[in-house]
Amino acid sequence: MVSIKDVAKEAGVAISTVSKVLNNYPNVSEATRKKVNEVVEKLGFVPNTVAATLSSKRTGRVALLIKLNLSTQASDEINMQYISGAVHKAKELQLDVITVFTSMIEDMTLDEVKNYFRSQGIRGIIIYGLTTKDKILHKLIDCGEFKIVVVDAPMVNENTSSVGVNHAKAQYDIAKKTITENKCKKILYLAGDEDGYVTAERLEGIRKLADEKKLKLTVRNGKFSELRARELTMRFSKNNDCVVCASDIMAIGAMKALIDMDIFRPVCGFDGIILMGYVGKQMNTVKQDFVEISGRAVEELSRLLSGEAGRKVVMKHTLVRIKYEDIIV
Amino acid sequence: MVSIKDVAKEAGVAISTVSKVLNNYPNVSEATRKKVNEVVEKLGFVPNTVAATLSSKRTGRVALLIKLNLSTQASDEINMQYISGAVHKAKELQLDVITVFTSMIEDMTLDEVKNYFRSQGIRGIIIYGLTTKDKILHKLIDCGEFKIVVVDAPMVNENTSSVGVNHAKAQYDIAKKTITENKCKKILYLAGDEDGYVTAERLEGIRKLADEKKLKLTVRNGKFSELRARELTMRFSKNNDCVVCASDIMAIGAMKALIDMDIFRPVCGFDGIILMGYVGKQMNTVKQDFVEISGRAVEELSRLLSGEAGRKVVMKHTLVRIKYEDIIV
DNA sequence: TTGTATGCGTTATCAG
DNA sequence: CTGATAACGCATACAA
Repeated sequence: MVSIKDVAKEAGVAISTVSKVLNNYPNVSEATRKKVNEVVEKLGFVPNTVAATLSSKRTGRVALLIKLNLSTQASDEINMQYISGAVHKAKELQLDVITVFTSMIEDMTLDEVKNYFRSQGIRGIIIYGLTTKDKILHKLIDCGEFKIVVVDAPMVNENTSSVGVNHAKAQYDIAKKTITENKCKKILYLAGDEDGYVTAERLEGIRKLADEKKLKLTVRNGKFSELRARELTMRFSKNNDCVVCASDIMAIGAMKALIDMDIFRPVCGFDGIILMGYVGKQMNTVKQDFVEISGRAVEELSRLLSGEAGRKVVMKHTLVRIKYEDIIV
Repeated sequence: MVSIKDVAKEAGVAISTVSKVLNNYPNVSEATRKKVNEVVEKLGFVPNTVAATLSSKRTGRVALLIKLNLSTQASDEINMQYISGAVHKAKELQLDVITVFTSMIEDMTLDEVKNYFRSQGIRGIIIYGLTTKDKILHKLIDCGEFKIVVVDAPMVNENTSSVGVNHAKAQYDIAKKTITENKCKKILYLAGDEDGYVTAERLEGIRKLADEKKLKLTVRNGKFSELRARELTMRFSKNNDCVVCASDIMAIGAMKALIDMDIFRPVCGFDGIILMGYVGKQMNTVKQDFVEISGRAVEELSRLLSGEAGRKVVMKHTLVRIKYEDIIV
């Protein structure tokens, strides 16, 4: 294995000098910098992240904390994009990432969780899909020992950033598009689980729209469940002329229910997953670029790791219409 | 951070003794072993895997090498289960895992790939979905520097194990079930991409069945593509009374084509993904437990890492029938 | 059976 | 601007 020592010897400089070049330290002459880089290239040297992590306080590892919903694979699609986006960006930024599932820490105490992350050399964590019920995770955020980025939750402080789209606006936009296209007046809104932070935000969006357009709004808690969306649609869609859902998975449940009931109502969802194309009817939905969101979360974590303060990062969303022809490959 | 040093001090023994207890070395008296374990418990000590990896030659890290098909999310579901199964088992076995996508190494030379893995402290790799076209990966397997487990490919040598179901038998079983239930005589078989190792194995299974039952067998290369399966079904299903597909995603394409053509043919797939439930018609398929397969791959890698020789591990499959009611939650 | 000492490949702190 | 050298936390050969 070619190490920093080999590079130093070959370039005729000290190990520490090589390290400085590698880490873009300021106090290095252009000449030596150039020479070292040449040798690095020539020897095909790649810094050992394990050693770097052990030695440095900055160069920590990063954990992706992912929630697994075994039964629904809508989340698989999203999680896969989260992981992919993060891993690729991490490679670009020379960060070392490990994937952790909430199920692995769910019956640990705060101290155990901390010890676990410490033992893995973790200094930064990206939390996807935090809910108000995740007590331990909230404590983890508050304890201040780790730099944390929460995706789709509003936490922001010195060590914590939040990344996500503007859910209120996105919900407003997609619903407005849908009701305008179909001239709807009475909306059945299937909200997400009340523990989720995005639920309230999206609700705010639909409420604003209903207010502005003087629409009749019926809100029901669909809990992000396809089955529940199906049941609620069967019960309440007759008296409404449109079903707005806080997630694609609920939109699918609603649409399949409508098909079974043999009545038509425009349905719109939220997320932009490919599964939408398999339902047989086109639907409007909000498309989030999960790969980009996750990549941005890694960048943000990198910022935090280098000492900067937490902040809120808003990502953009787009409105799309998904049908089978679009997704088949 | 509580380190091995703290444990040693508290227990009144040397660091090396603690290390020996931790790694289950034989030459430690029961008394000190007990005392050390008590202190470990009391202090909530968790060994630092980063330091262990750096120090030891045995305790390497493990990489999951995953192929990403951006456009089809059937693979998302499978990959997610692969990752989840591996990560959970790795935690159990105290192995350190990182996730790597083939896209991250696709334009690297063999040396670059090796350096990359070396720099990450990787000593073992699990390769999912290897094809005959992956030249660099084959060289990586042959070079002998890393312990490797291939999932669904027949490579076996001193440093390499293979893990997967018996694809020939599974294909045979599911097709037999389907033709028996429907009294079919003429099979349209949509095979997978010819680069995939499983393609030939599954083909062998269906050929054997056709021979045994004196069936007319039409084989077409569906390339694991939903769109291609759709086209082939449109063209060839009229003259056959059954469509057997080498993957669920092709089965979905075939079934949707049949629905659009408004004719009925029994269709069976291979994999057991949830997406099957969204097509509107029930289908037979082979269910693979990807979580378990991946977990087993990690166990196998752990064996290799501890010096044992490679071998072939055959996992079991089941035959299932998937419909919407089963998958909605 | 236990302890001591050295090294793994970096980063970081000081002198020079 | 550059170079010794001490950490980082653990494993292990060797000495006791």
